[in-house]
Amino acid sequence: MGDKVQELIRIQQIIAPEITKIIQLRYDILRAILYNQPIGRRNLASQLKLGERVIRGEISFLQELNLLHINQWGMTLTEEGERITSYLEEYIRQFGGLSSLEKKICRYLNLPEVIIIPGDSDVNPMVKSDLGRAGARYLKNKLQPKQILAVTGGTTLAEVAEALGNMRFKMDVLVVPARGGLGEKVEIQANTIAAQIAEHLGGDYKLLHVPDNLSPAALRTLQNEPGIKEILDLIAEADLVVHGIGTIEEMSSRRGLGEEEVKRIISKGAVGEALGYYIDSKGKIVDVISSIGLHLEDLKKSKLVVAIAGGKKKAAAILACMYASPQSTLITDQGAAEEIVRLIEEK
Amino acid sequence: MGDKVQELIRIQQIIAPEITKIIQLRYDILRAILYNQPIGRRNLASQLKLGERVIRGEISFLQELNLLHINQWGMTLTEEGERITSYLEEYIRQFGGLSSLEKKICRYLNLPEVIIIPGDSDVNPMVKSDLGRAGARYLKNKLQPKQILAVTGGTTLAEVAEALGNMRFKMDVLVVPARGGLGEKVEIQANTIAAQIAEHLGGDYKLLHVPDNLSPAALRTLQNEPGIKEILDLIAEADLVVHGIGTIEEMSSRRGLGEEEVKRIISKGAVGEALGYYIDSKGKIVDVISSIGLHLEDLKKSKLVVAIAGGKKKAAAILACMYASPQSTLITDQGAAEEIVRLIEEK
DNA sequence: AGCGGGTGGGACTTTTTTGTTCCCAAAGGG
DNA sequence: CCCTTTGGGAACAAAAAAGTCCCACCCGCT
Repeated sequence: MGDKVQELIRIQQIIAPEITKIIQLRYDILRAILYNQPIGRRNLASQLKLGERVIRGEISFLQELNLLHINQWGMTLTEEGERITSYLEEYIRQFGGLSSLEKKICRYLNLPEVIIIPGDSDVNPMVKSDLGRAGARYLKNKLQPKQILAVTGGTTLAEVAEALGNMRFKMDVLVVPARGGLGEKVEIQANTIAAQIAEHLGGDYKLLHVPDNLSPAALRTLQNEPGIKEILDLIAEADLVVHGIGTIEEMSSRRGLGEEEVKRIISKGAVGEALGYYIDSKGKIVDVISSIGLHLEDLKKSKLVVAIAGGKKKAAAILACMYASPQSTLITDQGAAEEIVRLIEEK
Repeated sequence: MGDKVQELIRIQQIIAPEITKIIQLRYDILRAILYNQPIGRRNLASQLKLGERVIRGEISFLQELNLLHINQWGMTLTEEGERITSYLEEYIRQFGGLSSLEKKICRYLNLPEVIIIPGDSDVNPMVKSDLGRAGARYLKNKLQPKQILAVTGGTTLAEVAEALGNMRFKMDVLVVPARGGLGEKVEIQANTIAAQIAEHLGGDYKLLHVPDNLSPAALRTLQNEPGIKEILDLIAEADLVVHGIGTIEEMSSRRGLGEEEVKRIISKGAVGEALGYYIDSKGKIVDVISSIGLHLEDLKKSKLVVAIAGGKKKAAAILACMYASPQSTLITDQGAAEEIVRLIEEK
């Protein structure tokens, strides 16, 4: 399908997101009938895990459209119904189909939940805002009062913070940075984003001001400072962790890493970074940024870990991080998702 | 926009007609804000003739999308909002925009209601089915128990009858043919269609079996036959009249008109036919088929007259008939509608 | 300075929609 | 002849949407 169609669907999804669900639902019903015809209402409902009444409503609608035929043995697709179904199959792939992509990635990587938004952040910067919006929506659904939310820095997380600002959504949570400041620009530092999110949510926040790349000895000293330790404990207890994912190229330019340092990390096989860990394409941790904050052991305690990142270029990094952290929810975009699937299936 | 987009929208409208309304609504709101910003919630509601709460719901949705901005003076579109609005303007023209076409034709022809469905029956025969479905839906909304429904023949009306069959819609009405049999093929004769509709609705029907092209004297005799007269009285009392519209070319081929007869009618300036009346491009009746049934005077008594016809080729005929009968509801398709507007504006 | 008209936001009730869960008669299969 | 399935229908519960207020605020006008 053409570019215009892509654009059309993008706009449509922005302006009326509910249509995705409607069309996906009707397509699922049509397909289920196609594969099981003739099939009865109750049977269909239990197969699709939908209420009997929902089915009934949709059925009578589809029947009016002359897409299916009912007799005493059950429901059958009409010729027109079959035509529409096969057309929808292609159509669904464009947007509703993202949900089949989602399932695919869930299966491949054994993740609990994957959310894909259409487009590619690398190509269209607006998609990055959409990604932020998706993240914000996710938080809106999952956050409970009095919970602790840990966030990292990065441009994507900054989008999440901004999107939360546009929502009329308040929740009394405590927001903390997942790790100490990582020497980035202020507006995309974890501290800044944590404070911003807390303000938008009407919640509280605690910051962690720690210089980057300290000596191990200095870090140990800092970790035992009462003021710092208190915050580190809060971070370790976080109920939700939302983090971005970085490629190695990004790291070298954004952070104060020397060229030889980058080369060293690359030579170890690192392709991605998340929460201060460098990870190779197999999902093995090959290096750690010398900073303090959330640890890998803490992650396992946390109820929910959410990774947000998009763009085809980040696919390898995302894949690596998801291998390393299979309990995470992943929010990404179509560009990255398709590339991830390609990478997996290529092997 | 391309062909693919057209097709996409067509399918979408079939499978999920509600999206039209949703998108149209949101577009209307965005546009109203654009032209009146800054504007308040209540003001907006009264202008768009919508409930205050509806507006509030949509507003908070659009706000989350970052399409508009709220402050103490009212609501303003953001840059992104303006971009989306201008995109939607083009998009709406493709399907929701039909409703602006509808309004335009209402205004030009002073009709109470116009319904336009996308596509062109001449190009895509499926559109004719859609037209029938639209007619059926209209009847479903308007019919009341015990009413009398008069219908004519024709392929379009046949589609209406079929579409009614696919709906699970029952209504105890009496269906009658608007005029005596007009010598067409059985399956598109008024009598056949009346019976079919009545059966689908679970109602009653009366038929009118009268040969075509009788001498005036014979007609007068027939009209006073008790059995015939009874039915004619029912027809005259009809609450709803649904009729098709024919072009002269159709008439000559479909009906048993001789070639010189057709020439005679054309020489009088006739461009369309409805309910047995030949009408010229100004809307003047130039000839009448010698048959019995509904009369022009009866039309004025009837509460609702619905004309159903589509296809670019029929535009001139539709226009003529609408000039002649400005109290009618018109159900047509995009192809005809656009041509009608062109014809009007050309003059 | 006070007033009237506008703003958004919040809270409440009513209405409508949606979902759950039955029962029913009919028909095919064993 | 029973058992299972079918669609159709209806009663009822839950949830979402809509209608309607009121409130605090801010402006410009008198």
